[in-house]
Amino acid sequence: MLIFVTHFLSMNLTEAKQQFIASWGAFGTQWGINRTMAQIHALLMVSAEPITQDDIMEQLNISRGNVNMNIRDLITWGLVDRILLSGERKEYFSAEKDVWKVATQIIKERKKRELDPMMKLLVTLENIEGDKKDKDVKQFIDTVSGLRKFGKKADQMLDVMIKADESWFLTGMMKIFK
Amino acid sequence: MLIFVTHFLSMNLTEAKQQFIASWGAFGTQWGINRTMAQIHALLMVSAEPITQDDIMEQLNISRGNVNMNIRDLITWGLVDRILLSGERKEYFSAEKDVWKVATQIIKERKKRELDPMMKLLVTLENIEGDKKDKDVKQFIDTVSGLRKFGKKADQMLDVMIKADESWFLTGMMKIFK
DNA sequence: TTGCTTTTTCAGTTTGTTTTGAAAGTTCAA
DNA sequence: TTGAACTTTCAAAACAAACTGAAAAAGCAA
Repeated sequence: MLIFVTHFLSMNLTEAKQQFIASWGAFGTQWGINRTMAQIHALLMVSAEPITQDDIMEQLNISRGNVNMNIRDLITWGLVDRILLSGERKEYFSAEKDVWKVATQIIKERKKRELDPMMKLLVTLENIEGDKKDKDVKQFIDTVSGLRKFGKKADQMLDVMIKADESWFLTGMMKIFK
Repeated sequence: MLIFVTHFLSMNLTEAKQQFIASWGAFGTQWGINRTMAQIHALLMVSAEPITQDDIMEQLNISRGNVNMNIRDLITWGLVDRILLSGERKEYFSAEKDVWKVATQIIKERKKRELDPMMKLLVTLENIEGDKKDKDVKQFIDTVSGLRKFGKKADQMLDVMIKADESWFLTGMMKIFK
């Protein structure tokens, strides 16, 4: 069990940033996201201005190679942008900070990478040969088709979320849950 | 990138079960769930009758200790039940097979273990001391409070899902997304 | 082209997680 | 109680994921 030692007296910015980055990293690992990637993302989310690889190395105490690899991943996830400042040789990085956009981007990617392939598999598994009177065959088909139907609903729901813009979501959908 | 080799000709039950268990295990690891736990869960979901530790050991080719530990975890997640058959010394195990119940159970547990503590942290981090005119302080507070607000909405939504019974969800809520 | 700066790669190492299996513990019928 | 049947524990081993750092590659100005 992970315990975060939180100060109950008000913190200063530096302490708060550290706490946030550490916790976001730990949170990420619980969801199959590597700790460092989540930490870099957290750091960029709370940085007002774009920062360099060296800044990240220094602030998180990690190697250049590590920063480079994880930044590249974050870019393919669509969560971070490379920024070229005119007159500067170095690359700067900046994260999308609108939480709604971050969430839909993550949903979109995970759906594409994981949910879609799993749905394809479930469809093929639903069509096994075998006597549907056999209780084992029946249980298998029932479980798989239950999952497939559930997945389809979830998929539809996520598509709506991805396509919806924030204001629609907040005004239209959230009222339902008040 | 993980590729599942799916047969395009129809499979028999044994092959299909193996494919399902393997894929479910791989899927689980992407979401921070250990492969064996997900595989045991998958096996129990497609088993018509309760099975023993020895059955699981044999079918998944894993050690007794491993089965025991992961079964125990599945029980604390509320996904698997111990079954005592009268006249039998051995313990049998059986999984909830209603997909909706499985999903709400997982949501309930993850919410309790992960979302709730994270929300507490965000609330404390929102109250750092510092000049709110400072752009770094402002960005930090904006990011944290954006996350907190988003988390609160998600939390409310998940609560509704957990409390709703399946028929309500399907008939009432899903119509919205048609 | 050359030399300087910055980025990328990846083999080897470190760190973290999962699994094993044997020993200890528990249960229960006789 | 005893001991056979079964379950649980946990230290050590195996495995997997993440990280480092130095070398190679790429970019760029002169």
